[in-house]
Amino acid sequence: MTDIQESGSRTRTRQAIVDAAIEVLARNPAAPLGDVAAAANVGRTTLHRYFAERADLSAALRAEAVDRLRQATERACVADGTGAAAIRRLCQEYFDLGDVLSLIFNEQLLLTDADWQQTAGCDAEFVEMVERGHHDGTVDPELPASWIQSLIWSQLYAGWSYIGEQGVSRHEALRLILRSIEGAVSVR
Amino acid sequence: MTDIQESGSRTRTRQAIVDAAIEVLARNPAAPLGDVAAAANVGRTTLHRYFAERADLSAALRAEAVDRLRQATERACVADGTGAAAIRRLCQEYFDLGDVLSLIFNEQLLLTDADWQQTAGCDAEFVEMVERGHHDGTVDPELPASWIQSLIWSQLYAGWSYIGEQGVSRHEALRLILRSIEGAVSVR
DNA sequence: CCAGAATGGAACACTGATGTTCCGAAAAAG
DNA sequence: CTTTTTCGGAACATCAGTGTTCCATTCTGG
Repeated sequence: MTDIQESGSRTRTRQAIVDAAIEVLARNPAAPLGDVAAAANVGRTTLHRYFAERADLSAALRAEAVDRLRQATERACVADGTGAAAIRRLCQEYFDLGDVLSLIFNEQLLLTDADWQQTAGCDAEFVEMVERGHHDGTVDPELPASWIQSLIWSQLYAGWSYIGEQGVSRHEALRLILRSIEGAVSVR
Repeated sequence: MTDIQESGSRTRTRQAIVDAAIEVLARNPAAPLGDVAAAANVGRTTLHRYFAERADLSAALRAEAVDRLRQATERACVADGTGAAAIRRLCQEYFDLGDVLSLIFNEQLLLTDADWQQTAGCDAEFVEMVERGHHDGTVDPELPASWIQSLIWSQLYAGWSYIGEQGVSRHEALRLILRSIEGAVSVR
């Protein structure tokens, strides 16, 4: 928005707070702001200096999440290759979002339709990607795009939870996710 | 535990509170107890008379969830038929748990290992069911039982969310869930 | 109908999170 | 080194949820 004038110091502090917030609030959405400040190695006063109310921090988090989501979607090049291949790439990119994933999924920051459109990951591109898959025979036509969307999010979330519970490697979790999603969406 | 002596009236009131709590807390785990009391058509004082602290209500909820989970698992007869067929039946039964599903999944009441063993849905029977599927060729041997467990929970949760978001029927959501899970676990 | 059980509302104290103010210390900029 | 910016701690008021007590009312079984 307004990048007009912000000292390097302030920019770094602000980012440190946002990063810490993502980490802390992903694990406990109801965590006190004091915990966030502590995680950012910043006084609670300072946090309030940047984000007067909790809602302001949430807004910043939402913006950050939308931005990272948009970048990940771009990297996936959802317009290329078969539908199934594109879905696979998208999952790989989204997987790397890590904590941001939990934040979005937990709907702590429920993204509005307007937010989603900014990512271009849903509305236009996503639907187009799935329908391409429907036509090229790599995606089960019985499964609507919106359901596949839900599917991907829940599986990614399950994967990260699985890492925490079972102590498996990120790589192994991603392997399971991709294999499961591929099987779920492929034509039988 | 101690069913010893509880007037019919008290039993009904207690159950009404538990039912209301499941409904309210499934949607908002941090909901005030006043909301729960209101949903149960009961004074906040009365609620505290049955469950002195919030933790006491949570404990009752956990017990209720474990019980319903156990019943659903029993109905699924996970020991019968092929592995894939058993998984399908289990999903159908779990799907009907509705709000209880959200409660468990949101880990508001994180079930301990001891709780899980009571349901017999995880440890023994569940693993046995999956491994049977591994051997009879109906379940992908690449997917460990614990992952399939995660898969099922996340998909069921996604299904209920989907109903709320997209306004589809329960029946349609269950269809999508079953189709997706079947594809995800089946051998390629 | 009557006594005991069950309930609901009001009032209260307590707690933890929030948001604000103020001031001195530390850091960065010049 | 001096000025300006940035920061952190302490103190404070506020607020919402919690848990408790007390009492009047309603319900229920006998």
